[in-house]
Amino acid sequence: MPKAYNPALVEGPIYERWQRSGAFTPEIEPGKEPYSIVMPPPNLTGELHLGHAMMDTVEDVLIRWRRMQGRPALWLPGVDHAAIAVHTLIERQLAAESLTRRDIGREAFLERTWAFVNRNRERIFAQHKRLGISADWTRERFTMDPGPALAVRTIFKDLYDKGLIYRGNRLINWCPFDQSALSDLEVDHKEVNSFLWHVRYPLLNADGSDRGVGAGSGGEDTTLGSIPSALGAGSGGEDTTLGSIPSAVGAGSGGQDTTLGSIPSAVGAGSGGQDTTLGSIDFITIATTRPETIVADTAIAVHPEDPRYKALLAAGVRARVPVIGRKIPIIADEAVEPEFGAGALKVTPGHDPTDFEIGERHSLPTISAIALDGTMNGEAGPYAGLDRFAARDAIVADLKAQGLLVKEEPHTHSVGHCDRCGTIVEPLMSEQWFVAMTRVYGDGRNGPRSLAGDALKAVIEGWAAPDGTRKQIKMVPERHTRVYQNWLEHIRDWCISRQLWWGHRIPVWYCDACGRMTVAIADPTHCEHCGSGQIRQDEDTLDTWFSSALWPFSTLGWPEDTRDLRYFYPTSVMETGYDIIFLWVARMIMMGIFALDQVPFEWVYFHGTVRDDNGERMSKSKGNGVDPEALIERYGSDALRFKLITAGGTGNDQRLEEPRIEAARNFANKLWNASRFVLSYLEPGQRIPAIDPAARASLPAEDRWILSRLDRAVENAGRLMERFELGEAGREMHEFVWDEYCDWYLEIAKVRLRSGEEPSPLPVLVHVLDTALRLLHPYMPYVTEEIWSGSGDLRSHLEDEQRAQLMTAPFPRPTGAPADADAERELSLVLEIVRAVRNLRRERNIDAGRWIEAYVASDAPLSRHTAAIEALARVRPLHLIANAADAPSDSVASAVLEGATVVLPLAGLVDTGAERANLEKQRDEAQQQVESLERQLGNEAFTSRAPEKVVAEARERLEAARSRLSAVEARRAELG
RNA sequence: GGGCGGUUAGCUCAGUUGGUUAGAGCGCAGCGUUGACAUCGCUGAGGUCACUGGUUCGAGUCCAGUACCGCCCA
Repeated sequence: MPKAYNPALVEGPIYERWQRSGAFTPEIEPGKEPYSIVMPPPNLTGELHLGHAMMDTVEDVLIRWRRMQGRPALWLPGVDHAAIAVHTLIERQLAAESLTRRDIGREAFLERTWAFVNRNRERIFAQHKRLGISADWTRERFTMDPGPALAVRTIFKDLYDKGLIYRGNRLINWCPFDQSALSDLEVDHKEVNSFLWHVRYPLLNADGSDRGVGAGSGGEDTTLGSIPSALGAGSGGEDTTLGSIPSAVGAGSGGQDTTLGSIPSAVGAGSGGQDTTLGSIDFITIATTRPETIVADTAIAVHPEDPRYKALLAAGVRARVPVIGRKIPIIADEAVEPEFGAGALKVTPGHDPTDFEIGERHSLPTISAIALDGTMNGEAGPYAGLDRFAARDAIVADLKAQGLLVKEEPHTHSVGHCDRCGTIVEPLMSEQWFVAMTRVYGDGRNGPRSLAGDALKAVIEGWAAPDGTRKQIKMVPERHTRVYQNWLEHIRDWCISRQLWWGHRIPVWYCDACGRMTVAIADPTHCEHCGSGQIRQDEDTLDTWFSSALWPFSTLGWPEDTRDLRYFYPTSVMETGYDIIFLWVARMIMMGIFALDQVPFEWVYFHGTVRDDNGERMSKSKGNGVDPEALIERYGSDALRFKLITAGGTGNDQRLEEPRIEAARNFANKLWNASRFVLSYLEPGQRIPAIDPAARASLPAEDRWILSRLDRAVENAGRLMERFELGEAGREMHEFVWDEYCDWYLEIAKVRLRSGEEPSPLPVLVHVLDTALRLLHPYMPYVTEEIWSGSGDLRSHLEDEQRAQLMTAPFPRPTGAPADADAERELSLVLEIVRAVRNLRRERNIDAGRWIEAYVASDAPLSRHTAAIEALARVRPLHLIANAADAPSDSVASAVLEGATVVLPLAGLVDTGAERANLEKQRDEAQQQVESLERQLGNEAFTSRAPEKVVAEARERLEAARSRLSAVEARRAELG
């Protein structure tokens, strides 16, 4: 074996071997409980990133672990067709050739797309394979394959037939760049610095004429023209005069001229007589962040309890929309926040979701003034044809010119952006397809059903399957269940149609003869209503997430009743990032229950995000992404995997931290070298007998100690893994291998190996190494496999081990043996003694390499460990004595431990003063310890209320501390 | 506005049923290279576990509040 582990040399060949062995493909064994994970399908267009690396690692750890435990373990990989991403990519290619998709037509467009897809499908997984992932490539699926496509059509029709998919003209999120509708979840809300424009809407008399000064004649221009003078603002636009109006309105102190002066008294009155005071209000002021939508206003809303507007409401006056002149009502709605702006809200049902709801409540007309390409349409009157943002500027300018702009106030607010392309999303009315989330559609064993209600039930109380079993989906970390619940309780219908060509085409046909729809799984040839052959398929495709929602079962063959489906569904774990809990996880739960009446998985494990070293999310646009393949080249796959798993808490975000990947690489090398050492003692062909559990009691203490520690490590790691505490389990393994096996056991074993004494430690060395390799294999598959069945070939020395590779060798199981308390106590004293000597050498500046004489006084059985203590502490001769008083006290350095006193004679090297100070320090420590324990045990409340075990432990500790204290005092007394 | 987190060593983070003197990796200081490993060994320094109050025999851990930071949803 080479002196250092070189991942670059071994990873490729080992992966090849694994794959050739067929062990990635599970056998269906009806008697055994299967374990299955369906991989979140990577996006076709994407490159491998650290999120994938994290996903691959966690899932591979779980799968390898369960496979080694003997479960038929299926990890099913696949690729996502990423409709919008691929679609726009192809469109960009076309644009480079000065073409559009319309130029070449749907068929040619799809041909190009498929060519791209077929080129990319393999590339993406070639990258993932570098992480060593043991997925079943024979079952690889693509969301656009015939199987998953059939699943899409089948469930679409079923949902439609049950009334859960419907078509409607509703307000949706529109991306003007992608030219498609989006669901709510594909809209990113980002804070944007903009303005809040306060705009005056003239109020109207009952006859429709403006109430404002000069309003009588009716014409907009003259009315508007007269306002500035009425305000007294003169030429002023945005100046202080304007800025002061709102406060003037509330304050009631006199204004400059009669018109303005009369407003406060009216509005501020509130409780006053409505009609008479109303007589002098001429405007109502609203605040808006989107002036371009003014042209589509159909009402003004105020809060019903707002005293400022009660009079207005009672009078039933209407207002006139600036710049366009439409007459609109003033309505009362609870949704208005009186504190925001002046407390009046312009209502634009055609371009704002909240306003849309208000509009529905009040039966307001809905006006669409913005076209699909983001420009203003005919409804916008003079602004028609302008881009929506140009129209905003134009309208603001006109308002200003007309004196209707009260103020322009800097304002930060949340604006929806397309999560794919970043374009500002436009809410607008459009005819689209939706999935009804809360509609009740009959009932069954689990009560009245709805998609969202069932998905909630499965997580909160569990879902009863037809076979009578009840499964509750559990999320890790558990906090996500609350997030999930919160979302489902406020869910809205899901817009699933997209105006794209790439994707699953909506299986609906419209009849030109009778105008009705045919929804079918197989392409129909005629209308199911009138029989006409004049039918056209819907042009649109489905949201990519619609097919993703079926992934846990469409990949297993549904709607066919396949062996895979029967055996592997429900799957065991869904492992993914918490950022797609709604987008994907919730929808899989809905669709899984809908299609199969069973939950799609029992566990959901959410991994955290890998951030850069500054804690920022990595992204293409920020350019701070790190290529996992580069990291693998530098440190090896195992190192990256081990770091990703062990660096943080379960499901928490973590930073990249290269030094930590380096540390993980060093760990792989440590394991490699420990193995190299052990293997160097084995002759070719030598078989090492397994450790006979019955004979363990007769082994030397250090053997029993390391076996006891190993038992504990196996037990702890296993228990932690069962609870998805993969990081903690990995850290446990790391500690055992490095700190206990390498640092101590191996060093003690060396002494025995060199002396050739019997029994040889080799069986234990080999057994512990073998067990450690098995434990670590799911975390570090390459280096462990290479040691076990590759160039190290530990396997050939293991009695009864016929397996070809570690990958399919059994995972260690707890022996069930209780901790070997005697061996642990004995060894921990040996270790303490060695540490004490090393410590004293350092304190007294004695060369680490120099052999010195030592006395150890103890009544513990240490004689067996003389050679080990000598070698590890570099002391010789070592005098084991019963009584510390028999050790020299002049010119010595000593340490008093619990259970032993260590004395190093340092003839002439040390002054008594230093030793005195040293002992006094130790005495103070011991004194403190004793006092603290005495205090605790002196507390009657503690001894009577704490568990017996805790009290007993405290007593033992007190006794040990007392004896140490008296030993220190004795040493101190001898010094004088 | 609603919800969910975080605040522990110089840095990045662990610490799941409340129970020894709170840990790791990196960094820092010092010593060490004759056979597993310098991708290493040994020793050490370094923390009033954000703050306030409460529950408890006992709180980093449970509860309430405060401050600051972050994320998600609207």
